[in-house]
Amino acid sequence: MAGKFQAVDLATMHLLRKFERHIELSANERNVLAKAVSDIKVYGPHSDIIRESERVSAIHLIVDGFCCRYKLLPDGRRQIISFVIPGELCDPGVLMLDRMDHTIATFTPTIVGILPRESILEIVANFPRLAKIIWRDTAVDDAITREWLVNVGQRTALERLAHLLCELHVRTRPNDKTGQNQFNLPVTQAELGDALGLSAVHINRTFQDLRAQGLIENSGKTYRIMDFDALANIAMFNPSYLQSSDYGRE
Amino acid sequence: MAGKFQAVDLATMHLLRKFERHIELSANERNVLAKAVSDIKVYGPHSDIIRESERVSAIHLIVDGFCCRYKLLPDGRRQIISFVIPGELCDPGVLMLDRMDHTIATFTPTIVGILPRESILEIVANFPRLAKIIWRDTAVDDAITREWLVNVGQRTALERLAHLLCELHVRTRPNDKTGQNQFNLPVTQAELGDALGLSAVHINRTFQDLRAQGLIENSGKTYRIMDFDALANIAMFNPSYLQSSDYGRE
DNA sequence: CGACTATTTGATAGGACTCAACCTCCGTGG
DNA sequence: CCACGGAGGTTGAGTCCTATCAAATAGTCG
Repeated sequence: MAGKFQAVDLATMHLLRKFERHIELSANERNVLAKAVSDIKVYGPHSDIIRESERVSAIHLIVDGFCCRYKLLPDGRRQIISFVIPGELCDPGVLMLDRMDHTIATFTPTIVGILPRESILEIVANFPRLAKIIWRDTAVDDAITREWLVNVGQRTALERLAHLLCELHVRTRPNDKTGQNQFNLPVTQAELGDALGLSAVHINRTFQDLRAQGLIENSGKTYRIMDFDALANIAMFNPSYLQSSDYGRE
Repeated sequence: MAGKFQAVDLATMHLLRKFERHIELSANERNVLAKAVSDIKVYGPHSDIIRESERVSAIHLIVDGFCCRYKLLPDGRRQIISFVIPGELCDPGVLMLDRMDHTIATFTPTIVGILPRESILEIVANFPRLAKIIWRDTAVDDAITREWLVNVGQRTALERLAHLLCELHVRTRPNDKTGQNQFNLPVTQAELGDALGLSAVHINRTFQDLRAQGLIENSGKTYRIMDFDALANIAMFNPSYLQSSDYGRE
């Protein structure tokens, strides 16, 4: 199972990197973090990682793949709460709750690192500096949720889609090796509709609008931002909620 | 300033009670919490307590009054993120952020307890049990935000308003001395529109619909739920996200 | 290539918005 | 104590944005 060990290491690397963006880790801290990833799991496309109402026994770190969090209504309507990209913890916010209030699911085949809840709680209890960073992580997550609420509650379809693209651009840019302002969004238009509170058909027409204005281009699921400033202007996009080191000080 | 000292005590009492809902406090813990409320402030109606982009220098505990958190778009559109009722911390989630990503404001004249950020951070660093409860508090807050996102993104106007009323009913019920399933919502219809992503006019018509169905009654800002089950049914209201001891185990 | 899924297009319908007026309630001040 | 003014609630009419339905086209994978 050499492959598995490698993936655990990869998860650990992501994890350490996440913390090292904020502080210099002590040997002790590195040690305890390195032991936090108990396992990895591999999921197929469009599968649930953990479901609403399930007990929270572990936190998940996305090593590779594209995921989301969503809630369902009894009649099948679905609201996607956030997209989760590699290197991110997908559910730090439920660490302190006993049961999931939403579901985490994959879009693409996904590798996740499993961080048992007890391990994390132990770290939180004994390593205040690490606790603070995890907590901060959840705070950023929640700021994003708030911005999504504004998005869905106040913005028009065009503004909403523009805003989402701006957000994804900023969040994925650190990984963008091409320097072409492009990123992968392996999600159908219907799924984007679930994220933005719009129908699939309307997502389609809104994309056409954005393309016609020369703001974006896409081939398949790869989207390229042609004019970020104009897009951000339409979206009234203010990146400060992302607390991204690209924009804010730090 | 006897009045002020009393209010500080009142704030402290709310604070202690909040923690005692979860654990038995040690003398030491009680002590440190009792010192956390450094001051109280009184705000008039419709005034901002702390604004978006301001430094987070303190956390606010609502002692008396009715408040909300909101975000503005540059063109004036507003999305209310949550309502805050007495006994609640209004911004635990930003504790770990340097700057506010939203504004906290009053509807009614309001008394708030000021908890300096450094005091809280010190408590968080040195009293893991207390840290956990604060953290859990933020987690519940965020679960509510997620449900609001579902509300605005997926539900119709009627469902949205019904859902909000269900939520407020459950959250205020512990304070409802009348046993009449009623609560105060000192907010205009336009403001409800800002919370639900609807126009004031449409809120008005939706209220008429709910009243015509015999689901609610109101005189002024006092709303009374006449048929909670039917209301919850329309709203597809599942209270588990509130983690309320009235519903969940605990 | 064939079956399925996703995107696109067209036509129609409907929920919610806007605008504008009117009514009601209340606090203020003459 | 009543007149006034302003804010909030209510109503009506017309419009627009977005949803729905249905069908055609394009893409993808075995």
